[in-house]
Amino acid sequence: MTMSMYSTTDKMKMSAPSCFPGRYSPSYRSSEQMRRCMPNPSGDIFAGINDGILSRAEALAAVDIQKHQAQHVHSQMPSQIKHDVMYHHHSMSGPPQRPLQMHHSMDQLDMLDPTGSMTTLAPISESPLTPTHQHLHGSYHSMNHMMSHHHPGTLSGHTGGHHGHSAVHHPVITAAVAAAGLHPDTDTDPRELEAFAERFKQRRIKLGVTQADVGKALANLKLPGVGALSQSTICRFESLTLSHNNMIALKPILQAWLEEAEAQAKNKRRDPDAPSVLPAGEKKRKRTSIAAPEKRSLEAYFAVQPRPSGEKIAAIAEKLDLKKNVVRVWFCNQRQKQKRIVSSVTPSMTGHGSAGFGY
DNA sequence: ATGCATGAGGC
DNA sequence: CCTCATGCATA
Repeated sequence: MTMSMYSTTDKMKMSAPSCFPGRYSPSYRSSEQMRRCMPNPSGDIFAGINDGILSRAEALAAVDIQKHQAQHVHSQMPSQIKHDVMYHHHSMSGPPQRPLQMHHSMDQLDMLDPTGSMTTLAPISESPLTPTHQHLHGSYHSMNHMMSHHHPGTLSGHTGGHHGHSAVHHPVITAAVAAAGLHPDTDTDPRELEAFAERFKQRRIKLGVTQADVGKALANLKLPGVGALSQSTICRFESLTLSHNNMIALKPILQAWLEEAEAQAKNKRRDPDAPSVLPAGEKKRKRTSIAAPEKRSLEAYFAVQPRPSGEKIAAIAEKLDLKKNVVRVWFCNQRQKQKRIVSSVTPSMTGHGSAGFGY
């Protein structure tokens, strides 16, 4: 319990093991700064009461912050203190832009191709390795809301400026958008994404291909800027545990693969598989494990202030006896989690059906 | 399936 | 130091 031995955390990662410096599409992010720059009328009330709240939060965490906690201690519960941007469970919406705009110079050298053959979209189960991983970084930009103040440097006018808040597919808005000449683009429709993810998984399974296989096969598609993806990503795509933008960016790629794979399957073309060359010998990364009690505390802190300052993070880290970096990353991941397409709003719709997404 | 981590890109 | 897309390691 409570052992967080980590190893690579320090910084001994010098030669990016899993990414190619070359191909990277610009990430058009839009403005996270808006959140931070939010003119909090209350300034930084946390600065003052933070300690008290945090302590209390932690105290509560020790007891049971999972539920009825708000009334327990009669204190100022986070429930209503969320002056800060607080997460827009559904306030953000589909930025009506296109997902992939990564046109690089395909410096394709060869990108492996273990099987030696061409598009290996056929079921090639196994082959636990990491041949060539690269990223494709589609286009992402957080679509915030409000503030006419958009970022300067990041170009890509997709941010649309205002409008963006949920509802690209809202009946009325959809009509308005259409009239405006813009199209809701079926690809950005949450329902469509959900439906596709479901279809994708089903057909993938029918083809007898694993998530890992799909990821690796993507590299064989040789689409510009598209390389292999991990099992994790494929899994997350299928389960919708990705951000809306990420889903949109990945959809066309996976769709392309699916079509190719089915086409090949149709031809019954089964070619003598090939030996999977295991590069082998890579260094292992050790994963820190945050114990339950510490995790509970972190959650309590997070409920009060999802974006603690560096100093606060340091304080929390010390209090919980965790590395500062571990705590920082935990918060980052936690924030990212809330933005996942599925895990927000209602857990009942995470499955499929009709949808009512809420992001 | 998911927790913790890395790194590019950006202020 | 953040956000985001992604991945390794692991439960």
